[in-house]
Amino acid sequence: MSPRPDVSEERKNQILEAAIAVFARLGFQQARMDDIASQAGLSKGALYLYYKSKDAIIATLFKYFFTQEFKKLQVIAESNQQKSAHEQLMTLTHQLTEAMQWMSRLMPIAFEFYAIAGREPEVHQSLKEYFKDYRTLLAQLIQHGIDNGEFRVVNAEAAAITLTALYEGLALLFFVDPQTCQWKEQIELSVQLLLKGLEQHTSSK
Amino acid sequence: MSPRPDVSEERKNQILEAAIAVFARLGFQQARMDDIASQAGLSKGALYLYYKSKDAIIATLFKYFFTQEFKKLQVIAESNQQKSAHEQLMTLTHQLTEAMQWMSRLMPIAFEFYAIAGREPEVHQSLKEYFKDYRTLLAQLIQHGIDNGEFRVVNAEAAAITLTALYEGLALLFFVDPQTCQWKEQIELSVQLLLKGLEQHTSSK
Amino acid sequence: MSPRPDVSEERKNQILEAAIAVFARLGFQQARMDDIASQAGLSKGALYLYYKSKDAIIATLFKYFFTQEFKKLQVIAESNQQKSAHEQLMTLTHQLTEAMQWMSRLMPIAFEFYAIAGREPEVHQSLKEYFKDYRTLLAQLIQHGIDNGEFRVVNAEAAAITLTALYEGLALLFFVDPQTCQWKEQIELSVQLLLKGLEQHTSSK
Amino acid sequence: MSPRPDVSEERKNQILEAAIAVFARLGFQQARMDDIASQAGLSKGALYLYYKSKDAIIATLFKYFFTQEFKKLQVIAESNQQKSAHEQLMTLTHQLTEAMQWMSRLMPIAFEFYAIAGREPEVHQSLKEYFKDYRTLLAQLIQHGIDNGEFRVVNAEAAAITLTALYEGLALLFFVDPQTCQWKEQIELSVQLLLKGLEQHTSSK
DNA sequence: AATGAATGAGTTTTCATTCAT
DNA sequence: CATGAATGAAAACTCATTCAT
Repeated sequence: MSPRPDVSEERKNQILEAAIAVFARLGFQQARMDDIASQAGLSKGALYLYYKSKDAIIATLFKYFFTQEFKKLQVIAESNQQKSAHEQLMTLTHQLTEAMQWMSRLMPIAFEFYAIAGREPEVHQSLKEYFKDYRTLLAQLIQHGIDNGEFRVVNAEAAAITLTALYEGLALLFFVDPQTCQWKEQIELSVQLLLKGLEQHTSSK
Repeated sequence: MSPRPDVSEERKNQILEAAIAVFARLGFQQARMDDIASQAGLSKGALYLYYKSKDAIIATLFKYFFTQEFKKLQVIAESNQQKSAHEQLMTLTHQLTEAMQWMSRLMPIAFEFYAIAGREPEVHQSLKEYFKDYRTLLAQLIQHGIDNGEFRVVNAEAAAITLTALYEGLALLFFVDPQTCQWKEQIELSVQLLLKGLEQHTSSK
Repeated sequence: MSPRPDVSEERKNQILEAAIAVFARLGFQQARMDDIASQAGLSKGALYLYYKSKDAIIATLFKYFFTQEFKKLQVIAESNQQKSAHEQLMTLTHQLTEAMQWMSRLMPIAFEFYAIAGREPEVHQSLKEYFKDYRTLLAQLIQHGIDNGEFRVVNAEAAAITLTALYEGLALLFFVDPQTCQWKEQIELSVQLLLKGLEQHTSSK
Repeated sequence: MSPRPDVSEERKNQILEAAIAVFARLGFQQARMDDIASQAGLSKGALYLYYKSKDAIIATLFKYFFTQEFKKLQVIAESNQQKSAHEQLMTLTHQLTEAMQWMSRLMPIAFEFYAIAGREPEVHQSLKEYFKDYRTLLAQLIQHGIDNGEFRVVNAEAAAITLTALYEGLALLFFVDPQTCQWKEQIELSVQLLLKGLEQHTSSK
């Protein structure tokens, strides 16, 4: 019942959004606290009221980043449980494709996190968990496909790893060269190629 | 047999090797010239005799990095031209797997380059070309498989993109979590899954 | 009456004054930013809040230096317009003599600027303009003397150059050896000698 | 009877000449030992065989510089002892004018020495002596003119100071702006103006 | 005597962080 | 809460000097 609603959460997000914009543009080290402050429309001092340090911003950003990412995936997966595995996976693929343009802006940040993972155990651990969740979710979908006879009997976990890798790799290639081809079609084609490898071919002539 | 052989080339490599070690450990920005110097067993001043700046070291490293990488690939590809497309691609895959442990040490560097590509047009351009060469080489192998009936008639270029993405994605996943599974088997399995999607299934029953 | 008055102008002057003191004592290159900072009673970082670089301080100092110098001259000249040319020039001379002790502290800085003028076109240009203004002002006084019959009909511009040179040369000699003679008398004598050369000698007995 | 004549003196001069060229172009601090070495066509190490340090080169240059300068003056003065004082002084003036173009290249060095004089007692002392010698020589000529009735009875020393100052000032003005006028004529005119102030005007009508 | 590779102390500049207002 | 002036530690880079050859 505070007369002033907590502005703290709002400010924290405001700063985080600013940080994303600045980090994507300049990278973690190159970005100065001044840049983030002015992007957020706040003073430099204000940043320190909400975050202990630049590293704290990066750490928070990291959590926000990969948590958000995975939640989106989860939502998509859960909202399509009645469809066939093939359909579910293709829907997932479509949705990721839709998000790709937007994500590519954030990819430099993701790459920096990957790079940091090599030297920061905490970041490393979190990334591991992120990919594990990702993998588990896909493995469930694939296992569903195996169970209902859509797919051959393969190691669902291994197939999920394959699909995760394909998604990540395609995102990288898209980031590096958005003009090289029609990515919407390319991604769909790539995933279908993989699914073809997964599927039964009893009637494949 | 000159009294003082030119040490310039030697020193440049010595410094580059040191830089690789230090950059992989600390990242580009965190690494100080002093770190590279002491890793190279030289003084800071000596570094500047051979490289104009820290950025010059990074730039040279970049060229060295991706050029070397692609050359290795090319050598492998060329030394197996008599085999079937499937065999050639699997051999390639094996070789990459072998190199993976060693490469993973360099992956933080690669990720930093990817991140930088988002803001440095030159780096961006070079990466584009690197992936293009990669893609072209794989496309040739795949086209070869299509031509001799091993593979279905698909867009070789698109399939090559898929395979490139798979390689890159698997490398990322391996880097983040080398313990998650038997990567040697996993990678082979992933690629075979993809090849299965490519192959003819006339008698697959 | 704002709670925080703008200290920017104040700081800039504070730094400039400190720089003058330090530069006069140590020279431009020998003076470290630390020296200027501690002379100004500020931290090194604070210097960079108000001046982009050491060179920027020097550049500002340069403008300040020669602009101030000329303004003083101008004020003196304008405040004596009713007197005879001889009197005006002698008044000017007196005033410069008064300022000499103070100026000699700054002469090392002036000399460095002269030295720099040989390699920095901008400094060169500004010095040219400074001397031109100086010369023009003196030429007007001299022309006035010619017009009212005090002086012989000579090229006023050339005479002004001569007087400027005499002033500058005397300042140099005073700087190098303040003890060599009674400079107050010497300067007056020198200028009178020159004026004697300018004056009519119709009744010179 | 050494088979190899002492190359030491030659080398020292070689280095000094190179130093003059480089210092004139870049200034004392900006000039690097490498610059002097390559200008001299020697290795950097060789410089240290002949001069203990950069400062030693500057110190030697200083002596060389002002000694040479004064010797020239002396030679000119001595070779004209039969002429009238006016003629002698004008001849001196002509000769200095002839040397001016060449000297202006060295003026940045002179100015740096003047600047240094403010903080280096040794340099200060030497400059004092240089100007004293200069003044004494001119005073003798002027005294000669007074004695033979060419000049009015003035303080010869003071007049010499005036003339020295005029020379120095004109050199400065010429250095800063060689285009401003016909310096050959200007200098002659300036000195004549001064001499006019010195001369008897009994019959000036 | 001569070389030039190597050194490392010293300097400018940057910027995360603090704190008086 | 908010500000932004001030700090000072840290890092890139320079260059006079040394010394093994």
